[in-house]
Amino acid sequence: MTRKRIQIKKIDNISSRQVTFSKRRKGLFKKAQELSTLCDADIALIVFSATSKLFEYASSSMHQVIERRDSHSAMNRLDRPSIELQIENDSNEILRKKVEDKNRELRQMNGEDLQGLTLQELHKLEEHLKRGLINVSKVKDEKLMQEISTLKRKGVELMEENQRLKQVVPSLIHVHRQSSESILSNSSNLPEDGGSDTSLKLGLVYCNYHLKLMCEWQYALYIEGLGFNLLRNFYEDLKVLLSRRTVEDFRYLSNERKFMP
Amino acid sequence: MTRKRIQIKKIDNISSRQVTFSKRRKGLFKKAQELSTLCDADIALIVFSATSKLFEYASSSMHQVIERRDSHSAMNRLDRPSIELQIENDSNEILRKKVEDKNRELRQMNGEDLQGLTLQELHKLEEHLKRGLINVSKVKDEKLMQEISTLKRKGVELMEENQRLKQVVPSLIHVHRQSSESILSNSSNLPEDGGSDTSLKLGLVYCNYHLKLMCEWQYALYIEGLGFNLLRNFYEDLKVLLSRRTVEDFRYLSNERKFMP
DNA sequence: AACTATTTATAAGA
DNA sequence: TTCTTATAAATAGTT
Repeated sequence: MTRKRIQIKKIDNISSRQVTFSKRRKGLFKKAQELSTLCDADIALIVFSATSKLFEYASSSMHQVIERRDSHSAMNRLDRPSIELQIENDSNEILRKKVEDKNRELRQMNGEDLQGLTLQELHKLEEHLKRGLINVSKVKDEKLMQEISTLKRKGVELMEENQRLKQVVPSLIHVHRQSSESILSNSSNLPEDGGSDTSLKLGLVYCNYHLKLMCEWQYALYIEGLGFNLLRNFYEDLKVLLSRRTVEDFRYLSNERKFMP
Repeated sequence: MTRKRIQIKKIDNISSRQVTFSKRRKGLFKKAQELSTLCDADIALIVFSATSKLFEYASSSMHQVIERRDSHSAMNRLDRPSIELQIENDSNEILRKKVEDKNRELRQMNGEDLQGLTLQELHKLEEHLKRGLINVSKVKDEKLMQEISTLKRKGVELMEENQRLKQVVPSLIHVHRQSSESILSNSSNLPEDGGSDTSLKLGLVYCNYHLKLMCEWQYALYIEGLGFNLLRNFYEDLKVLLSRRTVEDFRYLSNERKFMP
């Protein structure tokens, strides 16, 4: 389909036929795979080249798709398997039916494939979904609160550590000065380490200040019973902030400050 | 492959998934047919939609291609005789796993078995459920409105019939009087039948009056955009009312009136 | 195998 | 479902 339009008839030239076979086969298999993925289809594709070489693709398993096709017509009479049967009979066919049933159920919970349902069934499904949603939301929010608690605790710990560090800053500055002096007489790189340690403290103070503000804000939001959406946004911010709180990032923050005028 | 590049992953939206399935399936089958013609290949293509609808193409015959494939792998089996069997046995295992997966998914949509999930997964599940709930509610409410329309139409029809019946009441009363007179000279039970016919008319009038009121009320609710819960309650009432509107129940209603002081 | 001019397929919208 | 259209993808012929 390019450079020139071609007729769809057997390609005479053998080598170009082989090349085309190779190219188009690849394309066909790709398309089959895409269709299967995009639309949740179960696909089997068997290709024999003119030289009887076999190529095949199956989205699940070749055997399964072929079986499924075989039984597609003859399989209308299968009753709903009772519990006893389910236990004793685990034939492939029944398992496959089960998968199909579950899939339909999942689709229906997704709001698809509902045309066959009665009003009552729809109502039941709706209630089912509501219950599920409530349960999931509950667990999610519990987890959310738990994570927030953890973050708050971490914040407090960091602030405490910060306090402790602050108290040793004077002695560090002292060391720093000593090192600065020694650089004049020596080629040691200690002064630089000392310097970033100091500004690391400054970075911590800076960061902790914001963290404290955010904790307070978050707490206020929580107390006032505002919606979780707002809280969630805050939580994301807080997480980003805390995720930066590795030693490297503190150094980075410190360096930022260092290079500021 | 147009307007916009798409990700090759399951399409969320149901209807666009169906449309895409339809289009791409057509494309895939065309490509398969072209490859077969151009390169003299023997091709079989089996496609099951998500809803288990079967589509297939075979350049020669499906059976032949499958047989050919079977014998092809049988030849390879000479080298490794157990592979084919292994695959078949595994397929049971795979199916069992699939069922288990689907079951877990269903339980999780029910709000159970959530402890292993991350916050993000929970959030995704929550959104999924919300979407499902919205879809199901939509379909259910459509069905609800449809049923209400049907009921309204039936109500109108009944009222019209009632009008017609009303117009023949005078002559019926006439017949009734004639029968009443004949009972004095005869042991016929015609008078009782005539009597309940008359009060049947009265029952109809009574019933239709309420029906009309309810129809108006319901319409007002709908117009004012009030919640469906209210409408649903009304609807249940209306259904109960109409379900009684068999000839027997009219007689019952009529008799009730008869025995009232 | 790569390239690329074209043809085809198709996503989105009606 | 089918049509249209802008654009992405596939690929025929060439190197």
